[in-house]
Amino acid sequence: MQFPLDQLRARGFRLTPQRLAILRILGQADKHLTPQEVYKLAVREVPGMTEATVYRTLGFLAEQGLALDAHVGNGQLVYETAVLAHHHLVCRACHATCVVDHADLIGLFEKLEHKTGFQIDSLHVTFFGLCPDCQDKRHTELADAKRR
Amino acid sequence: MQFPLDQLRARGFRLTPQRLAILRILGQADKHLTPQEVYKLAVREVPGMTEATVYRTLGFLAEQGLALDAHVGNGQLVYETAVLAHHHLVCRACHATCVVDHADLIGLFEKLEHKTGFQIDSLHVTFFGLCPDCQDKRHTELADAKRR
DNA sequence: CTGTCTGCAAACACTTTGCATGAGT
DNA sequence: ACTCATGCAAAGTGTTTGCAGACAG
Repeated sequence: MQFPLDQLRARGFRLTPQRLAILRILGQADKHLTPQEVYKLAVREVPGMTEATVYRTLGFLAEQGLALDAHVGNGQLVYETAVLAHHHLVCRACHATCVVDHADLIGLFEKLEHKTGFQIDSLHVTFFGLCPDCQDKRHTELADAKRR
Repeated sequence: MQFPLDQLRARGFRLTPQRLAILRILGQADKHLTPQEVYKLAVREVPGMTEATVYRTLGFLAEQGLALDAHVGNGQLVYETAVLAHHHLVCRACHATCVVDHADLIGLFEKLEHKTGFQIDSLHVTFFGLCPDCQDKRHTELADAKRR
């Protein structure tokens, strides 16, 4: 298999400094980045680059399969090149987060892939719930309310 | 256990027509609704209601545990009252979606709850991947590119 | 050269905020 | 009455678009 970059060129797309910079940034990042984070890093490498270009490029790369996007708790899209997969469990009340090992999901993914034929590549799934602290808090609040 | 509405009153919150309308709308909906969808339905019941109120009310209800929010593919928040849980598998390329039964996730949820102490209430998790069609399409595209 | 890509600036959709009025308890 | 909640309007955030010029192939 040849470099993905050559695939791009072969399909008639262009390898511009902006695209290369963003691709490099995503590759060097050890975590997923928001479009704004990418922008801040990218202008340093390619002065004059604009947010619009970052958005267009991220969308383009995702479309071409050279980057993956994921949703995290706050509703923003984040991007990454295929790196270490891990997932999050975030508290609805206090937004405490907790990392979930990818290994815990592999079984599920395999089951779903088998059932649906999809090829799942969710590297960052986010689950919601109540953390232990907030479970307690909610209980005592209800007790208070009843007492009044 | 008394009606959740009484809990609200007991805590000093008010049962306004707006809140009741939104609560009823969420209860009658058979799917999760975006804030704008809620708004469109709600103005019909309470003329003069504004988007701001919808956002405030949805946030308030979620905070009080009377509504749940979830993220779906497009990055928008959607709301629902605790109803039937089901999950989605959406294709990154063509956005085809596929329903995943809640039963498939229960095992995972229990494992995570046990590990972390969180009480998970994600009623709509969204996974991403490539649907069978787009897997094929991507392969043939790559072949085309190589041929040129 | 040709057609793709970028920068610029404006528009865009969605959501949040401040403040005075209005309404539930 | 005492607050909490709403409407209004304005601003805020993150993202997308149109167009002319720039540049990779």
